[in-house]
Amino acid sequence: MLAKTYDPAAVEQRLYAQWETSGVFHAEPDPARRPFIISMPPPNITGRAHLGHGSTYTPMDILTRYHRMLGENADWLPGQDHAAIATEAVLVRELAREGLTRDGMGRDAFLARAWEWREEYGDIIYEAFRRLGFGPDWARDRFTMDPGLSAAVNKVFVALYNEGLIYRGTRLVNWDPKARSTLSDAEVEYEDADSTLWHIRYASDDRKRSVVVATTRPETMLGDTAVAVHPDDERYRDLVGTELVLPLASRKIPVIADAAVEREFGTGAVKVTPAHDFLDYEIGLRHDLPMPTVIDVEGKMTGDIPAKYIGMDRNDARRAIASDLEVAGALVKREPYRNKVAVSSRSGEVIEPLLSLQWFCRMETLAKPALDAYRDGSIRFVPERFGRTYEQWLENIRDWNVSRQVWWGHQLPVWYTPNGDAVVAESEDEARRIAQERHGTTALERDPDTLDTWFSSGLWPFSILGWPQKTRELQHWYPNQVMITSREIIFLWVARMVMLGMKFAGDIPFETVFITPLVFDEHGRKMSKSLGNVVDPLDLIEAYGADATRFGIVQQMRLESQELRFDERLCKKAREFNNKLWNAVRYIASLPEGVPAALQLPADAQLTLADRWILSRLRLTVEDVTAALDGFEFGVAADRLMSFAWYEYCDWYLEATKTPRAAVTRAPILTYVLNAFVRLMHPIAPFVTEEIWQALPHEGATIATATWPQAAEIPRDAGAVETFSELMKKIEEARAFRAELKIAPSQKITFDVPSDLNPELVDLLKQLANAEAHPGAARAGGLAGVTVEAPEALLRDRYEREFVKLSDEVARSEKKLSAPNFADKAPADVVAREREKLEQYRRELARVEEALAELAKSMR
RNA sequence: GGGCGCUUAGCUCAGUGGGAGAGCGCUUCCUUGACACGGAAGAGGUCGUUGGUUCAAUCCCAACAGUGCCCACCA
Repeated sequence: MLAKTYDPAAVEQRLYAQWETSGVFHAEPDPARRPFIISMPPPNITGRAHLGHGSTYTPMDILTRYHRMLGENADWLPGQDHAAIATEAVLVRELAREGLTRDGMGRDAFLARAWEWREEYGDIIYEAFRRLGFGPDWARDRFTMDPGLSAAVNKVFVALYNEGLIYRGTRLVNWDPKARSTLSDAEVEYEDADSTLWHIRYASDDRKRSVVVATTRPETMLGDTAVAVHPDDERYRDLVGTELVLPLASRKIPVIADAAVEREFGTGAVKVTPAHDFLDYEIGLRHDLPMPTVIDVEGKMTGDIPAKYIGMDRNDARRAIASDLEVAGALVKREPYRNKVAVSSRSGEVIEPLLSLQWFCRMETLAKPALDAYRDGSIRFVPERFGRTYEQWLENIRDWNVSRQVWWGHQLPVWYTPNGDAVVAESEDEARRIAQERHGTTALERDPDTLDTWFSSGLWPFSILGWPQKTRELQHWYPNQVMITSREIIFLWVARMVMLGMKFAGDIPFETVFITPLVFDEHGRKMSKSLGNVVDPLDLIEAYGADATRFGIVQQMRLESQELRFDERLCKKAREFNNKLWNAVRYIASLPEGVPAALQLPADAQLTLADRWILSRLRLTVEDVTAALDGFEFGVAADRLMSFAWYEYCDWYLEATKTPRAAVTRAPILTYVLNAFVRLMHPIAPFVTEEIWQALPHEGATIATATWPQAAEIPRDAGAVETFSELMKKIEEARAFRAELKIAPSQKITFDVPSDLNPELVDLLKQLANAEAHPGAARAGGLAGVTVEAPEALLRDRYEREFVKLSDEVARSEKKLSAPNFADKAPADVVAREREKLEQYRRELARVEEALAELAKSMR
């Protein structure tokens, strides 16, 4: 006896365990079969599942399952990212609670602790993935700091260095004073901030001339080495080349001319602090200015500045210096100002531009092939417009700062001799050999820095396949067919995978990049902890089951939309949908003839009108869902699935089988259609479809390896579809009569039907509209002559309203047809269709008139 | 400052150059041989505004107004 309500909690864990132990998620490279490979974007080991994973990872699971059912050699390759700065930040916080510090512990102890942490908490997100029903090839799980992947990192670093593409140099970098590390440009975010624009007067020695500069960061003024104006600015032309005294520091700085200065901004004069501002840095380089550092790695004031400021936090220094300037009479005014502040995407700390000796990767030569691959169509983006984003970024690419001052990560394969000569090698032994050979020493000290976490993830699609070894996996599964990710990491990750993949694995890493929408809450706000609007997928699973959670999320995905406002009501509806499907099985089981033993369509001659209709509709659904999945239209697929199963299969077909005449074919057809349907739905809702599939006759052990339904194998009958549609309209009309005329459901109404009406149609009218047929009132063929009998006064009202409506339609149509130029300029088929419609309205109008006339006669 | 989206029923969203759709919510009716996580019938939109193209615009184009995202060195 099947339970009345489908209970996801009762089946999901059991089915997942079955899949995992039977190995359906696992594949081996097979040159004879068409591969379908997706590399999972590695979630951070600090990660917790959130709805973003729902929208990005569910499509990967759907596509992998779909292509597996298509018979392809499908595999989804999982793995995790060590997430250097993010993980280290979590650890440092945890250690702080124990009164420990990173530096106090020392590198080895800290790293040991980090590995412990990874062992203990690193897989939490995988547990959520299992609950969601995701089926990656767990046996192939990888971690960016696995020995193999780390070896790949070293190999790439050394190769790039030997080619001169990696170099060490002092540059102005994005510094995170909290994480005490550099960040790449892509890891910097800009936040709106309410700041103050301070206007400060810099005067000449004799105080005869002065310039007012505007700044949001007065604390950096101690590092000023010039005042810059635009070369064409008449106001300041005669000042260029003179010197001004830097307030509070009593140091002289030149006035210079540089085209980078905006004349319209502020006073048109800008203080130049080359060591703490990117624009100023470039001006400084052009004019060969000194670049004194006045803020240190902790964000504290430092350097050759008045002693009172040394050691002061940069934020405190801002207030102190502003007030000192005021006392000195140099502060002209302060005004509220709204600007954007650079913030670390890792720690949230305000970025401090800092001059620093770091390692960089030259990007231009790497970017060229990556651009070509996009331009010649080797790599395509879905939706297309994201390709232009990718293109523009690569066209304006800048060198990549790859070194980080955190410990958790891949330590640079760089050693220094006592003289400070750098030795870059894949191993310490190799480094010693080179050092001996080139510098006559083996006393080496390793660079303490680690690599940007995106350096290792940039190698992901080939490092997880065993590169640099020429493994079978690498040969058959590279490039991948699809990469699915969100648009915020097109630069950080996608572009780098393409550049590094083309350089080192010899080919593009994937053919198609599918960009999923960002998830917002139901009011369009970004989900964030501080807003308290974060939705935990596990809570949704708890409430609705994994299938409904997936279905609800995916149903809202539309290709061209870049935003997904999550609406929990869809998950609820999806749960009810699953229950509805479940009850379809119960219906079949409840039939006297029971569930058929095999999947077998009845002979064609036996098929009823309703059978032909539902099979034709199934065929169309197979075509639509297949096309939708091929086109990444997951929302469209979900909509089609739900409307077919609920409205066509359950509400119409299933109800139509409740006549004695249908008894011959109903069980086989119901079963056949439902079996095909759950296969169509399985990629999106794996659990409930498996449960239903197993409850019906089937071949094989699991629906996960069942074949995808083929439209061509399903019978189609256009005539039956047309007749049945007409019947549906008649039935709806009859029901509307009933509701409108307040006829009790138990009370039968009467249809006048042509005496030659197909008896099956008579049955269906009876069953679906609770109506008696009254044959003999022979009118024109088909269903057109079916009319409903009801109390006359009410009928007359109804017909009169119908008359008005139809008259309007006729008038509208006539007007359109007689509009100037319509008949001449509109396409012939459009005109013909309009004429047909008009004829139809006229016929219906005539019928209503006739009915009204008869009513009048009988009421007289 | 550039670039890219979005604006359709109370809510969340589909959709199409030729008579406005779904789900939820709401109203009324119904426990009819699976399902009340159900069935039936309804009410509810001048498709953001203004122009333009067209025989015809919710759909194409332009401007404007909201709104969101990405990029960028406006101190």
